Amino acid sequence: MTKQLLSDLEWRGLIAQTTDRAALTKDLDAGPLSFYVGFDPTAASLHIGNLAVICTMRRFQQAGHKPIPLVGGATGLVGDPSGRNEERSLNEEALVVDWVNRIRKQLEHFLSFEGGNAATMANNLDWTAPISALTFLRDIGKHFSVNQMLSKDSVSARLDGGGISYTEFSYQVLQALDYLELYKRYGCKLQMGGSDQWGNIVAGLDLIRKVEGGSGHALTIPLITKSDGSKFGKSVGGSVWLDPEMTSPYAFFQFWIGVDDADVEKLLKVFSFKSHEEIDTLLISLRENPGAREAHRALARELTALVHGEHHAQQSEAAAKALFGQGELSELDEETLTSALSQLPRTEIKRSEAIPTWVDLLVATGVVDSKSAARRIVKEGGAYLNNEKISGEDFVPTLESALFGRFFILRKGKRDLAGVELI
RNA sequence: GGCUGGUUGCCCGAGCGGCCAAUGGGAGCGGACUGUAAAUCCGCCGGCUACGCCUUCGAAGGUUCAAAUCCUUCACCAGCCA
Repeated sequence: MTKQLLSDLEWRGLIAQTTDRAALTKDLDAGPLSFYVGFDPTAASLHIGNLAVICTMRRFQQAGHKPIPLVGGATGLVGDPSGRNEERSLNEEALVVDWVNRIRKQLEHFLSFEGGNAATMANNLDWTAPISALTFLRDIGKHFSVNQMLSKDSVSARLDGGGISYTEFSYQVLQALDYLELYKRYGCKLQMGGSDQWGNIVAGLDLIRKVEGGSGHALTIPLITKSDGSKFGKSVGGSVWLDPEMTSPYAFFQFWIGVDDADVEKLLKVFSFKSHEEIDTLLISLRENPGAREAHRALARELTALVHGEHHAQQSEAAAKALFGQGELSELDEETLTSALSQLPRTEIKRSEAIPTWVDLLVATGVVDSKSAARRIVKEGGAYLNNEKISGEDFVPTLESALFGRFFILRKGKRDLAGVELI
């Protein structure tokens, strides 16, 4: 099983660069290998952009290797210049601590912490915080050549452009120190990351060689892009987050359903844990019967289940089926409708008060951010109440039109739904 | 430190005293066609108590009946010279 790991990754298009491939293969074949992947707390949640490397970590664990997910409690305070053309603004320490905890929890969800190849959670603040500035400069800094540091893409891009602070310039040293530390603590011999992490990872390998005379490996996965070349994982409202409070399971599910046909093959290969045969079957279906959208559905179902659990995956799918089905909304039973609505952005209004206009209701659900926008939708013929097109900017739903006497379903355009509940 | 050029709406980028909520492109949104896809075509694209009003053109002041457009100071960026 282990032996096929790299060729599987290759098939999935998940290898951007590696250090000596033969040596890596040999170490992977030799038995459980400790490897690490770092995640800096730059937001309250991980997002879909992190998911590729998370899934890859999972694949390694399933192949018998030992993951060390690392949350960058220290590096998150400093800021990685990689892939950025501007200096980051520093976040409050307390905030970063909070983010570290949240992200750690998210990561735990994807890995197993039991058994022979249990994962080990790490936080680089543990070994970075105690080091004094002098120790750092003498013991670590001495191994780094500024000339080499300057030549890294992450730094040189910034020298040509927006400039770089000493703080961010030092980032690669901190990350290198992490690799060294994990090498010493756990015999960690592989670091993986996005392709923008190559320079930082290699810095770690250099440090391990200089300090310990040891060697390790680097493996980067490509940045996942869409067929039009744009960055994958941004949707209407920005990033697609893994935190259900930030991106609802339904919205998450819908994100995958809405993916371009042209991207489905790549995405299935990168994210799905199905067998090659199953994936091939889905791709054939996509090619021969694209209207059925089987591949999309499988992708959405699998990933929603992976991230939010089976329950939410089913709920989201059921909601989508109910709300997008060709049947009448009024034919849905109350329970189905209630749970479908619970997945949507929604708002409540009091029965005792006058019912607001459709426009005001839509604004209240947060689906649009101004009344002007909502009015425009009506004017342009994209406004629906309970799947019936409405017109007139001052349209007010009647109490009688409420489904089961208590729900309105607002629709904006083809697929943007929101719920209103009368209380 | 000096000189010069720049800072415009989500992004790029015109405008250089009134006709400017500000040309054009991209993104986004709605419609048509499809399949909750893409491409294409059409329309929209600051806000509001909406034939009017309010807030926007780096920041703060000023000139003027009137400024994104002129003047002053400040901040940041780019180029050139020390």
